[in-house]
Amino acid sequence: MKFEAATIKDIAKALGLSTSTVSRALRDSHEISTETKQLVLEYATSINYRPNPIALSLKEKRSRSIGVIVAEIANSFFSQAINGIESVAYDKGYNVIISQSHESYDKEVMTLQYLASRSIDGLLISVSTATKDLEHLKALHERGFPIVFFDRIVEDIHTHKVMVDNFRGAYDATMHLIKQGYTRIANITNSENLSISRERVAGYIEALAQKNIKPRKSLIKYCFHGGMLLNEIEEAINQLLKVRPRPDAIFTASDKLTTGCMRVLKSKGIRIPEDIAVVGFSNSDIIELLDPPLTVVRQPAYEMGQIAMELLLQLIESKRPVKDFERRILATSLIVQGST
Amino acid sequence: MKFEAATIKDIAKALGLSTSTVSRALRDSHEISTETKQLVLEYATSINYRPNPIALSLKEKRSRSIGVIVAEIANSFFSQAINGIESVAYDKGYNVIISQSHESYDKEVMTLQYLASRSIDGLLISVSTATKDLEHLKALHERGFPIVFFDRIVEDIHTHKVMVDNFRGAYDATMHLIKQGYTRIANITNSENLSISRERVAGYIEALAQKNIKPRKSLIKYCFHGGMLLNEIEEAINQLLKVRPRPDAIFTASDKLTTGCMRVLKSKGIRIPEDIAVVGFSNSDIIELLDPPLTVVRQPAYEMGQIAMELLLQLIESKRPVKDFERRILATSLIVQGST
DNA sequence: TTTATTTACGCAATCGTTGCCGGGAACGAT
DNA sequence: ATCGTTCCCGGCAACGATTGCGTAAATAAA
Repeated sequence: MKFEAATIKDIAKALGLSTSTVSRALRDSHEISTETKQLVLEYATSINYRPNPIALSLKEKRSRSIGVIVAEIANSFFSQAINGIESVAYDKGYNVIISQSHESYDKEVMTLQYLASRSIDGLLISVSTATKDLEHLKALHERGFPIVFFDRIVEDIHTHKVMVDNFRGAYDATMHLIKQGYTRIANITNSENLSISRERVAGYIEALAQKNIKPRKSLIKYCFHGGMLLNEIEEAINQLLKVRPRPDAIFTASDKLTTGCMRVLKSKGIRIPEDIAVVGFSNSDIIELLDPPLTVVRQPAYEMGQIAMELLLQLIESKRPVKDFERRILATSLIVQGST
Repeated sequence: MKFEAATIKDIAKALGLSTSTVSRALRDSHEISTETKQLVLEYATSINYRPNPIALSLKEKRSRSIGVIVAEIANSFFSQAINGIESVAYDKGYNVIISQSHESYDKEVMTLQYLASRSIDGLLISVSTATKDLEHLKALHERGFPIVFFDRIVEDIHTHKVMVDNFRGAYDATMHLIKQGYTRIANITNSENLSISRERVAGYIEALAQKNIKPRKSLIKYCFHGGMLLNEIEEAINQLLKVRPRPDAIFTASDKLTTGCMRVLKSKGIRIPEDIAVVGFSNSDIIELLDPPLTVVRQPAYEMGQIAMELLLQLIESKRPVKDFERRILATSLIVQGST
């Protein structure tokens, strides 16, 4: 089953003109007489002619589409960020191709190869928790391929980056817990590969330090798969529950970890916040419907997406290689509810 | 800033061969000697040659990418369906371009035009609640463009369709409420434009009828924007609360309406299920974390996506126009929890 | 030795579009 | 009458890859 669209040749043949004349008429060139222009334009609209973008891409060496790689779209933070990306992209006539790494390094590499094989003009990526080796990204970047990182950035690669103040977000969350009277505060975070994990841990430690609470290694749990596997979180919590004195609060450093943590605590019959308080990074829009309503650190995901897309367009449309790279840092907001 | 990839010409020039020889060598043609093949293959891998998909698309008149239009990706049902779509598409070497209608008819039409002109090989669509006029889809369909509908299908257009047994899902949910002792059961559903709305209302009415409960028009509320506007839901609930005797349960017929309804009830201080029970369609993966844990009708979203994609591939890859169209109907499952 | 066949490759067209060059016709200026 | 312009338009090449056809050289068959 095929679908044949009208081409410039069809118009030329029907009107007894050459393709170049038709092309110029459609682009309103001054070299074409008003009558011919009108003739061509009328016929074109009558057969609903649309230029073939593939032919244009081949000629102009750009596809007007960009690739986005995130961990998964079934995640409030990422789907909101994608909305921001899309809003800018469509404004500028760009197409967005979304791919998911599902927090797998192999999948990230494969999907990147696929995207980069030439059909996209640039890439927006938030790397997977499992990503430690950066060769797949470095290789592309060194060949001049436009890349912008958002949220889970890569420090080693020199390009535009958009993120939140992770240190501050974690600091605020932890400080909030301390001020509520909690002192034995655990931290469940993503893989140590991610700079955002390290920054969030640093913010957590700084808050403790300021209140003269000694951070304990046994209270910091890294999840290599970012909570894609629920038993990873369960294992972390089991270990935390064995620590004496038992932690009285948990700070979770991502959307997936936050809900995963709640799920595990609930299945164990541990009450929030009576037994253990919870505060976490989350962009879910139904946190106030949870039991209990969750105190969360929220990221401006939509704005991050918009900014990342704008920066990528700067790279793509710049005539000369860009040397000055931006590092945009947005603020998080702490939304206090019943879980603390 | 540009990014130049190696072409078949570069290989030909470097090796002193013609482009046709290189092309054939890469495709392992029998017309090329073993030595030449090896030479070409080695050099190609050494410079990391990848065929330009755009040039291929132009020649083969197909882009190996398909379009998906859903209301919004920040919705559990749709993001799960997209995962299913992707899993099949990826397997078959197809690219997926996702667009959102945000439940707006105009946006749906625009994005459809855009996709169609971007030379996609086929379309998967779950129409917006606001879609009543179908000309944009009919026009494409009549020109032989492959389209498969999923979830929110369109009865008037004759092609493959994938959906759940909406009647049964609604019937089960309503019957569950009745068996729990509720008798004044309201129904909040999507726009009447959608066949799934009508089917779900019919299932709701049938359950009532079987238990000799007379359905009341005042208890059925249609939301034209599908709950994209919270005040649409609020207005519906306000009206329901004025009905005497006051309804003691609400059956909500979509993900967005379900969480929206809970949000409104909560803001009004109405307790669930003591004041009003709630059961709704939802594919959220955190329903058991809600307050109260929600009784829901769940759709096999991932499978729906997979099947829809498979059917679309059938259409795309069929040599002759397809006449026999399938109508796949999957089962829903009722997950009973504390909200009823 | 001559003819037929195979081997191994190049040429050119093709997909849809645009840019560059060239050229005929009409016109005014000399 | 000749030259120079301007106006309008057509032809050709190119983007990257594939493919039918042609063909020179090598080999086999006569």
